[in-house]
Amino acid sequence: MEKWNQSYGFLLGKVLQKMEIKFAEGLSPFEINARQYGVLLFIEGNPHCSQKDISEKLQIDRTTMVSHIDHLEGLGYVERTKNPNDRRSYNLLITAKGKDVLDSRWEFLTHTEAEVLAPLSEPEQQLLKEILIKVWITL
Amino acid sequence: MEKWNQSYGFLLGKVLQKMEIKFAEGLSPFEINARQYGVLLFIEGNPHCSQKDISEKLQIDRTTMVSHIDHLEGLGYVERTKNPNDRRSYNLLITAKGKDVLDSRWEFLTHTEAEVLAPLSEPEQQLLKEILIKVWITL
DNA sequence: TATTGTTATACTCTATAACTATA
DNA sequence: TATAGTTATAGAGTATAACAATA
Repeated sequence: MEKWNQSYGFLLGKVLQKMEIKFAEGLSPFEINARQYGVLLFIEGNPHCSQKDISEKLQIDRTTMVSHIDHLEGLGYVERTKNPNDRRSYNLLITAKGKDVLDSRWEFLTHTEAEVLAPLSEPEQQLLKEILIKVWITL
Repeated sequence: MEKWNQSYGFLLGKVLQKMEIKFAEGLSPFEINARQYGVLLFIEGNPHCSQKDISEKLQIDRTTMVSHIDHLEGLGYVERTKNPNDRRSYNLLITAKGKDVLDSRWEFLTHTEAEVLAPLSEPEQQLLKEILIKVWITL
């Protein structure tokens, strides 16, 4: 093992790169990328949220959020309605069609992650997730 | 804990994002990014390598490698000399100046990684590295 | 005045295809 | 005919600044 492949940054990047290539393959029939899938997942879990909410929680720039939501709305996966209590913002809701995409791809995505993490034992995979969550929470 | 922040892909991405922002800050005075630092590190550990060698091992496209090496050569961090045994390829070598940059930033980078991984105990950090290496090796 | 969302724009990073020079 | 490197170009993805509507 050499110095150049010992850094956490390098290792995280390569594992992620591998996952994202596979993610992209499975998501392309639905015309969304991994980030947009994440946004859809967030909206499902947080109905009536605003673009700002997603932007903050997922740490995605708000101008980038506009194009993500434009895209998801254009595909009929998400619905924008004005928030009556604050007409500057939207109430975002996932549509039935969007929910279908979410559900049909969930198994694929977890399977893809499992595939990339296959060199690890079950306890190791669980440990990795716990460790990553611990870091993410305090980010 | 909700569904949207439970995926390995999401978690890996966020941890990496945090690291890369800090990396970029520390490397910008030397006019290189994290990937170029990685290339420099590889050349130090593999003197007389070719652009193809780096391209394969670091899984970076060969056309992208051209601009990385152009950049590093322009800054005087790397030297291109023709390989006498195969004049299609180069012998790449790190310069004294390049070595200085590598050494002066090494502490910073490991410190940055430690900072992001601070929520983890020492054994957990070590475990994370072992787990990531295990996945990377079989990639 | 501050905030949500939008637009126009530019920048970074990377990939594709066609080229050259060597093998 | 294949390979290492190069160039021109185009495509993602993202960020900055200025703006409209609303608070």
